[in-house]
Amino acid sequence: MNTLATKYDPKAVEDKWYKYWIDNDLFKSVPDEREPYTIVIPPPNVTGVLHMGHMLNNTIQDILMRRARQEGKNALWVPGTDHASIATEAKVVKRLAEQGIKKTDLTRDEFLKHAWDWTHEHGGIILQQLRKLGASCDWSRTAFTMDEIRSESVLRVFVDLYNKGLIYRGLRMVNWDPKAQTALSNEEVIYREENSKLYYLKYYVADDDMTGETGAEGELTNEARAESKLACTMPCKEEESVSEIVHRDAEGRRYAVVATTRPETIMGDTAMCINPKDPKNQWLRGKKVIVPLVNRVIPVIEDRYVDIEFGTGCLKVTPAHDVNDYMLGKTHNLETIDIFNADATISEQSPLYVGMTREEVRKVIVVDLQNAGLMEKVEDYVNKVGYSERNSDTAVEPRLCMQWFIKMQHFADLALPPVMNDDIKFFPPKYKATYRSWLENIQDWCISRQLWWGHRIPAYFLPTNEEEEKFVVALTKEEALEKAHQMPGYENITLDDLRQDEDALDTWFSSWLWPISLFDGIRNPGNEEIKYYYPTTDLVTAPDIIFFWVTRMIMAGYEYVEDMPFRNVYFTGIVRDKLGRKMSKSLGNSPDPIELMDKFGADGVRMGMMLSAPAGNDILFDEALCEQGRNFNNKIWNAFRLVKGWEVADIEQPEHSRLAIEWFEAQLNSTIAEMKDLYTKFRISDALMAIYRLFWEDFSALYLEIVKPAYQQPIDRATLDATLNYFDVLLRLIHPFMPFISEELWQHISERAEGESIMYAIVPEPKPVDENIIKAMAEAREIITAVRNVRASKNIAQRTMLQLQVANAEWNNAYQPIIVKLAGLDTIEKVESKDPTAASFMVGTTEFAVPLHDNINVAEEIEKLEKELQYTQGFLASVEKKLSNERFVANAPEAVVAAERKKQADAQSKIATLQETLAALKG
RNA sequence: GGGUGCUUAGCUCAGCUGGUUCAGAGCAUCUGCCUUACAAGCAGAGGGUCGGCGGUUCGAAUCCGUCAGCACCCACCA
Repeated sequence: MNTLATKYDPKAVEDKWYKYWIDNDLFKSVPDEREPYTIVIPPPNVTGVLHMGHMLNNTIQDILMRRARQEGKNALWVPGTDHASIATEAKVVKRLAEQGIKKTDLTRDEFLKHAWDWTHEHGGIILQQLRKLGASCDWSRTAFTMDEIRSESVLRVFVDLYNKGLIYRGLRMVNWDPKAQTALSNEEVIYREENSKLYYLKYYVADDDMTGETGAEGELTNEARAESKLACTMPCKEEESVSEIVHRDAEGRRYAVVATTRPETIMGDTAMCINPKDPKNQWLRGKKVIVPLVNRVIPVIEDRYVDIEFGTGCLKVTPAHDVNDYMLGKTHNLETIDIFNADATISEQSPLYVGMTREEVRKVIVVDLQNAGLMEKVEDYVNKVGYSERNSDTAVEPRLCMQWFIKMQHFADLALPPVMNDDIKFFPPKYKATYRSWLENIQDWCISRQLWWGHRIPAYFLPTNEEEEKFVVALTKEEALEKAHQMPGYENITLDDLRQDEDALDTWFSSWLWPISLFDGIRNPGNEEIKYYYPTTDLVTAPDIIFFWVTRMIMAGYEYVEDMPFRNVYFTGIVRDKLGRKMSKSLGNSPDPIELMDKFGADGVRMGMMLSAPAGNDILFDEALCEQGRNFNNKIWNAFRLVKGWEVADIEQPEHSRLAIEWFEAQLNSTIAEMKDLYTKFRISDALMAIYRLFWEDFSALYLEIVKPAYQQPIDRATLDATLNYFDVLLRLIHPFMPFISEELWQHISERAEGESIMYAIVPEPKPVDENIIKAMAEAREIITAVRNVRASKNIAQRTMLQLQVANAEWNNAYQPIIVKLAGLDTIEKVESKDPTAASFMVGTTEFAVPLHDNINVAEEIEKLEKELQYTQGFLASVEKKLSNERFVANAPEAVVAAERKKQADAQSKIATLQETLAALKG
C-alpha cells in the first residue's frame, strides 16, 4: 500500500527544490520594515574550488540564515568572491609558462587580459558548488572584490587615508616572496621549523700585528690562559663570566668566530657586532675584521641587541638581508649592500657568485669556506624559516624596498574597545585575548604588492631630477594631474608626464571593506541599504584569518561607518581528518565535497559536518558522520511513510493516543526552548543533536509507536491531525540543518500555495512546559524498559501479553495506558502481595512484578535481588554517614540535607521491599 | 621566550557561578530480533577511581596550587 521507496533518495529531490527556491526568489532580500538579519560571506578565491573548510563554514552560515527566516527576520546572505591577487596571479603566471609565455614579455594590459580570461573561465565555480550544498545566498547580489563598485571603493579609501595622513611610503625591510616577486605583509609569512645547520665562520682581525694587543687592561691573564689552550683549534671556554676567548690560527693570527645559519649572505656583511658587556669578546672592541672569502674589512660594532649566550656572541651584520641587521645598520650608520636580485639570485653588487640562486650559493660557499680554512665547524641546528603563505615552497627573503604602509595605531585604538567590552561578541570568547595582544603590538601594514592582478595603487609619480620621488594620490589620472598642477614647478605638465605606481594593493585592502562595500557604503555613505543591513549580524569565519580580515573589517567599520561591521563573530574550527591531521592535497585525505554530496546527499553531508563542530574546536571529519546524517534522513523519510499510509476513519480516539499527544506537546515545547537557547549561544551542533533525539527517540520510537494503529486499522481524525501538526513543526525545526528533505516532506504534510516554502514557516515560540508530564513519562518509560527486559531475558515473544503487578497502593502514573500498549500488557493491577513466581523490578521506591508462572528461575531471581540489595545497603550507609556528620547537617543548605534525608528514607523502604521479596522467593 | 586553550566511556565531545536532572550524549561495541514505516532498522546491555599529586571545603569533574602531556597563536635570537 505504500508506494514510496523504503530508502530516501536525495538525488530525486535536491536539485528540484533548489530550482524552486531560485525560481521563486526565496533567497532575495530587500529592505523592509522587518528586523534585518545579515551575513556577508567570507569571499572564497574567485578561482578556487570547494573544500571541506568551505563546506563547514557555509553550512553554518546557511543554518543561521534559514533559522533567521523562520524567526520572521528579513534575512540576507550576500555572496561573492575575492580576487586573491597573489594566488591568482601565481596561477596565471604558471599557466602562461605552460604556454611558453613569460610574464615579463607581456605588458601589464596583456597580462591582465589573461588574468581576466582565467577569472571568467574558473571564476564562480565555487559559487555553483555552494548551490549544491543548499546555500541560500541572494545570488542577485553576487559581488567580486574587483568589480566596479568594490574597485572604486578601494581607491577612494586609499585616497582618503592618504589625505588623512594614514598612508605613507617608505623604504623598509619587507618580507619578499622571490617567486611571486612581491612584498608580503607580516601576516602573510608562515614560520616553519626546519632542520638546518649552524655554520661557524672565521673572521680574521684586520691588520693584526700578532703582538698580542689586548682588549682591556687587567684581562691579560685571561687572554694568556685562553691562549695557552690554543693547541686545539676549537674555541676554549673558561669560566665564562670572566674569560676572554681569542682564537688563533697556526700562524698565530687572531680571528673571531661568527655563527650563522645563512653563510650565503656574507657578501652583504658590513659589520660584525658584539655585546659591549660580553667579557669573552672584549678583545674585539674597536677592531676591524675581514669578511671571509670576500676579504672586505668591516668594523666591529657594539650593541646590546646581541645575545651573549648565542653561538660565540659574535654576530655578522647584513643590513640588507635581515630585519634586525637592518635596525643595527640604521643605528650604527652601516653601509647596506643588497646582494640579491628580486628573484633571490646574487646581484652585481656582490663580489662573488653573481647570478647564482641562494640555494646554490649556500652549497658552494660552504665548500669554498671549508677549502679556504675559514670554517671553524658546522653544527646541526633547528631554526624557523619564514615561508610565503601563498607559495608555500618559497622561503621569504627579507628585502629592503620602497613600499606603501598604513599607520595602524589609529585603527588599533578604534578597534580594541568594542571587542574587549563585548559590543562585538566573539564565539568562543577565548579569541578576545588573541585579538587584544595583536592590537596592543600593532605593526604598520604593508599594503603594496608588486603584482599586476589587483587594485593598482592610485599614486602618480611626477618627473623629477632629484633623488627624492614626488607623487600625487588621486582617484583618477585626470584628478592627479589637477593636483600636480598645484605643485610649484609642475604647472604645465601633461597626462603623459604622470607615471602611475606599478604596484597593486594587498588583497585584504579590499576585503576589509567587504561588509561596507557590498552595500555601496563607501561611495554612497548613508544609503538605504547600508542603513538597513549594516551592521551585519553574524560573521562566520576561521580563526586563522582573525588578523588578516576580522580585525581589519572592524577597523574599517569604525573608520567609515562609525559602527561595528557585525555583532557576533563565530569562529569555526579547522577541518581535519579523523586522525587529527590537516586536510591537504599531498596527504590525499581531503574528500571531494561534491562526491560526498553525491554519495550521502547534501542534507546528509550538512549533518555530518555539524555533528562534530563546536565553535572554535577543530573538527575531525569522518565520512561515518555523513552516513549518520544520511541515516537520519532515512529515518525522517520512513516516519513520513508511516504517517502517510494511515487511513482516517470516524472512530473514537484511544486514551493512549490522547495521552501521547498531551505528553509530546510538552516534550516538543521543551526541545523548542532548548534549541532556541542553544542557537543564541551558537551551539549549533547541540541544537542539531536536540532535534535529532527528539525526532528519533521521542517522536519515532515513542510517540508514533503509541499512536500507531494496529495493522490495517484506521486512525482517528484527532490523532492524525495532531500527528501531522507535530510533523510539521518537527520539519521546521529540522529545516535549517536539512533544507531539502524538510522542504520535500513539508509539501505533503502541510498545505502550501505555489511559491511558499518551509524556509519561511515560523518556528513556534516555546510554550510553558508542565514538568510533571515529562517526569511521569520518564517513569513510564522506565517501567516499559524494565518489562521489555523481562521479556528479552525470558525470551517471551512480542505478541504474548503480560501482566504487571504493582506492590504499592499509593502508586499512580498518568500514562498507564501507554505502558500497557508499549510493554505489551493485558493489565496493570495493584496487589497486596505479588505473585511469588514473578520477575520483579523496582522503579523509584515502587516494586513491580511480572508474573511468569513456570517461567521463572528462582535462583537467578534471588541472585539479582541480592545484588541490588547489597548495592542499596551500601548506598544507604554512605548517605547515613553523611547525615551523621554534624558539620554537614549544620553547614549544608537545608534543601541539600532534606534531599539526603529523602535518599535515606527511600533506600530504607527499598531495602525493606527487597528483603520481603527475597524472603518470599526463598520460601 | 610570551600567551591562550585542552586532558571526562573505545572515539568525538557536553557538564554555567562547587550539593538528586552528576558522572551524561552521540557514535562505536556486545546480545536478541528480517515484528507489515524504517536492517541506513527494532528491543536491550556493558563501559569512566572525570591526566597525576597536593590544598580549600561538611562536600570537588567543577575552586586554588603544582607536575606531566597535547594543541594553537604571537615574538627579531643570528
